[in-house]
Amino acid sequence: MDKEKFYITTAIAYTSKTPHIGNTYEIVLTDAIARHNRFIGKDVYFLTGTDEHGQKIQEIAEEQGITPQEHVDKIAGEIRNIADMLNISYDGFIRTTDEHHVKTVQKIFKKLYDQGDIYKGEYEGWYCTPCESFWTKTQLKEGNCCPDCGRPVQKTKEEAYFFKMSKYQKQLEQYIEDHPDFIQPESRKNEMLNNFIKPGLQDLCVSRTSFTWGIPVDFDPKHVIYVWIDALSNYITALGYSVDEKGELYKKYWPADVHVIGKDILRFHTIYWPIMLMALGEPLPKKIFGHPWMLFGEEKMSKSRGNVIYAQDLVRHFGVDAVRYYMLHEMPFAQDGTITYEVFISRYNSDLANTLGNLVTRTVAMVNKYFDGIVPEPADEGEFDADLKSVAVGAISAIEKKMDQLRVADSLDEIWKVVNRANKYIDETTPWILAKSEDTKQRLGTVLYNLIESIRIIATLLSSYMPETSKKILDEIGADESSYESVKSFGSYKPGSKVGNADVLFARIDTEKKLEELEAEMAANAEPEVEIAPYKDYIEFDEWEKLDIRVGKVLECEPVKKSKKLLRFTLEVGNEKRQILSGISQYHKPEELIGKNVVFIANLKPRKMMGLESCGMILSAEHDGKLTALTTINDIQSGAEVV
RNA sequence: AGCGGGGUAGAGCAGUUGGUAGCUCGCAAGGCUCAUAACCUUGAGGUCGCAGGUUCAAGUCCUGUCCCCGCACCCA
Repeated sequence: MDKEKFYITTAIAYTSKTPHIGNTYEIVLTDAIARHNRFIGKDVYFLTGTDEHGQKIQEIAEEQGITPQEHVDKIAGEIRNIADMLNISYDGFIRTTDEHHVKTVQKIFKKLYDQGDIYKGEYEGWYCTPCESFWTKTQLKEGNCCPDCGRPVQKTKEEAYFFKMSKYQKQLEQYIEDHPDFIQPESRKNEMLNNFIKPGLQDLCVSRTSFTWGIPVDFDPKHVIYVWIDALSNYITALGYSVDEKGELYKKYWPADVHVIGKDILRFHTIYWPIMLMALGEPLPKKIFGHPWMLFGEEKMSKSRGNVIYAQDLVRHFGVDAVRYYMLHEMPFAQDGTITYEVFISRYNSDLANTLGNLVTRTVAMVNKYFDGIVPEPADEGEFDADLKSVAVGAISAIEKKMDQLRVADSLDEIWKVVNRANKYIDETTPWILAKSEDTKQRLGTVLYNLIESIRIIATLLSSYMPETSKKILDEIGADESSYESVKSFGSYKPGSKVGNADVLFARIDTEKKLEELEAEMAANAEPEVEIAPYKDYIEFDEWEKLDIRVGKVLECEPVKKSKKLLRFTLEVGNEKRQILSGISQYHKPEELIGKNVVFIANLKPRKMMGLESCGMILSAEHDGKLTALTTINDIQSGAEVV
């Protein structure tokens, strides 16, 4: 009988810059799931890769004076190195610049166009020829005039391709209802259904003409295929899928069993992707898992704060498997998790050094001490043996249940139950007392055999999560059996094997010392040179004169209800009052602004936000996530012009 | 009344179909010495956000209410 297949993917990583530890979490999580399924006998294909197109990459490359291709080659290389460093067992690594991918995406686009799912339309906008600018309808002045120069605008000349999402809406809704496990975790399902699908899907713009670093539409080359069709298709093009020829891997592995992705791109994977597949007439993936994020303490990671944690640094300090362990064990299933050095070291010391490492060391040390390093034959079962065995043997089925639900952290707990049980067993059986008399030597041998076999089971089970440690332990105890079958029963370890020297597996870390070291390193890595936003192009004096900038006195200021960012201001401007909304509530408390002078653009076209009208724009200075509103040095009559 | 999730020991979290409230770390006491000052046992510590209700019985169901978070509209 053929092995059951299992196709699992991560999202492809965007190659704009080197990923930090949060970005790395996803691939480690996926790796554990992939390895586990391989372990239990499935035929696994694990795909990861890089997303290498887009405007942002084009811009970054330009800034650095290199070609986009050179840039993505470099970053893709880094990403792959990180994956390799972390022992990621991927079977395929796709890059969206791969030739097969590019060609296939073009064919997919063409096919969808030919069958009418993609149509050429107009980007919702109006074009002002003299100004060479696009405007959306809401930006226009009365009578469809350019807000810049006041001249009439033409309905858009910017053409674009659109995907008819609405056509598949009902079908998608039905699919999601019929497959309650399709979107994980559950809460996300409702989010998608209620926020997007049920209110009605908008047609999706799937091409751009504003940049060139992307896959061209082959029958209309000034258009570049915009991110979703390009990026999402990777899951099938990597398997050799094409429109006319599906390929062996594709036939074997599609549909995907799990797409593991960040919660932020759930929408694209649960709506656009299934619809694309429906349009192509291909089956839908079985499960989409939107994992939570890994945050650094309370703070956002930022280069200038010097608190970015990179996987490489963690690995250098703590080792690959400690990093894998932390990510796999400390992240909650559906809520964002955090990583701090304090917690990391604490988990390292208690779980890895004390509980697991020490169990191996002390057991091996006893085999050396009492049996010259040769694991003895077990004899008759004694007290406590049955319980130890049942815990050890029972672990695998518990783990399989948890892993089926993608509960990786819980699976590790199941392994640690065995570790704890084994530690307790030593206390119960007191080998050091048994060693004192020749009469109890046989019992001693049995006890040590049971411990070694328990450790063998533990190490075998660990292989999906901490492959390097798993192998080290198996070597240390001289085990040659580490199969799935062998952990279902007790006794696969062959007596007579030689154990190692009881080397320390995870050396305890001196918390204070290590923290000092890490802090010093972080301080050294903080970038001292200040990076400011690039300057814009020169403008003419008369362009400057078009701006009407004024001083206003804040009479009232309050948060806009339900809004995360907006503050509603009432300004005194001469004898008038004016309402302006400004998205700065993250940075300023309303009460600290009342009575202050602020500077605002008075002739910016009014616009409604969150149901309120905003007549102008309050000026603020912003740098690196910090922001402060502008004010005047001395008091001055409100309404005063800024010149 | 936008949609959804959550508020449980000092911290981080579990709590399935309602029936004595659990886990890990931390803390305290004891045990042990094979081991990485590790390991084992026991203990202290919780009005399960708040207020009502259903029930013989509610963390678990219902209503109201207060916070926190995610998503959406939203930084002009």
